[in-house]
Amino acid sequence: MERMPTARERVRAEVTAEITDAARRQLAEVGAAALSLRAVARDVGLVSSAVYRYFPSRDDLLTRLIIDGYDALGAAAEAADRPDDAPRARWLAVCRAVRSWALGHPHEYALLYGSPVPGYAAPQDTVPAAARVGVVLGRILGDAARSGVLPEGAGKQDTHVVSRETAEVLGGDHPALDDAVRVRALLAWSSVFGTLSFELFGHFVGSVEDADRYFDRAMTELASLIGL
Amino acid sequence: MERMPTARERVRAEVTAEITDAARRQLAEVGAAALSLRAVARDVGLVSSAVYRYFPSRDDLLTRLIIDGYDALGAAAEAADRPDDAPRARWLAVCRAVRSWALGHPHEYALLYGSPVPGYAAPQDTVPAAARVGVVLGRILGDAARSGVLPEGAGKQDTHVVSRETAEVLGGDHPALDDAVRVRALLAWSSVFGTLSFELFGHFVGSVEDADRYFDRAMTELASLIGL
DNA sequence: GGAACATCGAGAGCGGTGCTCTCGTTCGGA
DNA sequence: TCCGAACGAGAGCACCGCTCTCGATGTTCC
Repeated sequence: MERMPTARERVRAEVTAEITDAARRQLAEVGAAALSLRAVARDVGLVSSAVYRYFPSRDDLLTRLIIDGYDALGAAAEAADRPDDAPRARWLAVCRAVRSWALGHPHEYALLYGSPVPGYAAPQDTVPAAARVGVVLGRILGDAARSGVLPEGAGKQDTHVVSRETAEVLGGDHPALDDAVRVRALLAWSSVFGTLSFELFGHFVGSVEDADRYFDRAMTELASLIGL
Repeated sequence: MERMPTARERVRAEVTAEITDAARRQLAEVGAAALSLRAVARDVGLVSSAVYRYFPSRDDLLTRLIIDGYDALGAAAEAADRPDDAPRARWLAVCRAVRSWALGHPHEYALLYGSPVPGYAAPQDTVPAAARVGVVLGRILGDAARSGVLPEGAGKQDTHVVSRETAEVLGGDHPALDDAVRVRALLAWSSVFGTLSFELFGHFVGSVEDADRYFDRAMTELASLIGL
């Protein structure tokens, strides 16, 4: 039973999209901290109180932008992955795509990976979108293991620190994928964003001369670290 | 010619300290985004406009807190370094100290290493304070090189991407310290904070079971990466 | 010591913010 | 057709950063 959307529902969806579009525009211009719900309302020709019919608070609007940002970044990472290439080439390509997106959307990147704006606990609905980049990197690792590129694990089984679900994402079960490799993969994952955050937030100013080249070399080191 | 500070200068210094103390307290409680100059003023028993006699704007007050934060973190790192220990032990000890400070001052950490709050360009006066942690890590690397722990460089000299000044901080000139090592050191440096940011900002939720153990193992991997 | 000057705190005020409430209007299902 | 839900506008509240003016107080020079 496909119910036809009523005219009211349709226009509601349209207005919601207009609001998020305007918010995204303002986010790109002035950043999340200075994003004003009233300015967004003015932008779409509404009075501020009317926006509350669509988003219960400014933070909910921001949450919407966070999810959209994770999705856009995840899509960029997925599009950059060439499953037929060698693992190391795939890794580097995905890292470059992530960086390219981050450089093109600095304020959005800061919203995703900078200080959390709402009172710490990240809303639960952001989780699936946030995981997409990690899934891409995990798939590369898993493919590398199954194609025999990864060296066999040392056998020395440490107590595990990586959760079962995340282990599943990081290539699943394979002799070459023990907990030590997973720790290195998690480390590499966070290091990609650590590198990007340092670059975007200015911590490399005065240290790194050629940001493009540095990034490539750093990501190559990370690839070696996880065995790609 | 030591000029005695006048009574006015003395009380001015006191009031300034009271303001920064109150601001630090509020920062620890509600975070930088919600830090209100008016609330700080109320806290010290002043009217809001009076605070502007001491700080020209809210951002300048925040800049003061940023510098203090970098200094506190740097001091913690310096205090944790035991120059007589083995390089790997020193590295791990400093990393742990940095993490310990970060966990104890999450909002301050977010202010330092999260999204930059003022319009992107970090004030120049924060640079020396911000460098202190890097200096400690660089000293460990340099000591390791001079004591012969580091493997000799491969000789293959890539074009350099690390600035001259930073190379100086990262142990200075030594055969074991080529540009490749410096890139790895920079990578390790940013990875420490990438790891911490992921932990503090919640990106590891659901992935890492035992945060303490994960951190130690990740930092050990980084030590291996740079040859310690 | 007293006058000229700089510094300071208080208060009022401006434009902005997030958010709430009320009040007509309009649309949709019964 | 009618009744209720959804909607936009408007007024208003408490708060924010910041500016200005105005007395009071400390400092310095004659």
